Amino acid sequence: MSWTDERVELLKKMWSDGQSASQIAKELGGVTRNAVIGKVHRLGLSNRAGAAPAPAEPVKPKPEAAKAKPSRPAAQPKPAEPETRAEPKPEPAPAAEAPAAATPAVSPARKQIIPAGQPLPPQPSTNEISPEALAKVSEVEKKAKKLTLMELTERTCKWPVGDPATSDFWFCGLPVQQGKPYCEAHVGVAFQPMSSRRDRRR
DNA sequence: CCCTGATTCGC
DNA sequence: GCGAATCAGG
Repeated sequence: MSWTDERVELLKKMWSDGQSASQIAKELGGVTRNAVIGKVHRLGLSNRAGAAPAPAEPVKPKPEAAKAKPSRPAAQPKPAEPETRAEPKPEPAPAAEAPAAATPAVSPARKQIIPAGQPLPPQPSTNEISPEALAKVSEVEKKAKKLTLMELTERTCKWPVGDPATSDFWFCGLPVQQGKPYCEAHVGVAFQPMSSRRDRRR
């Protein structure tokens, strides 16, 4: 497969959409994520945030020099690189203005069956789910892949959204967080400390 | 282990 | 220009 205009465009679109290189590669087909990453770099659209203010490269010295297997000839010293990479990027506003019609809040119910090894780290004693976490959820749900039950895999977020009784029901489907059944955002609201809504008095 | 992007360098 | 191999990290 070669990088046709169409493929490059899809790449650009997906990349700026925040899709991972591997996802893009899968979508395109015929290429690996390495190919995608390589292309991304060649196209010069590495940083998606647009804001790449001179990282002031730490530059790791790494003094090792003799150890049986040099293997790597070491990188080029790179003479003089005036990092004057001023790139006037338009930066398309996030445009996160979606009404997000009150999420039906289908409680994940399942408390997850913990393998019995994780003692649950010290919880920050939060009564409610942090507003931040909730905000992140509603935000992420707009990017959800909206998978059907059968499309779920070991690595797709299984957080349900909507009412199962209606056609407006789907599963998040975003990449799960290692081990967990949900993506990062949903893990945030799925695993509550333990107090939560106790004194609901209503 | 799963995954991410970054980099190098022979092709 | 391309991308596998590798590196570095979560």
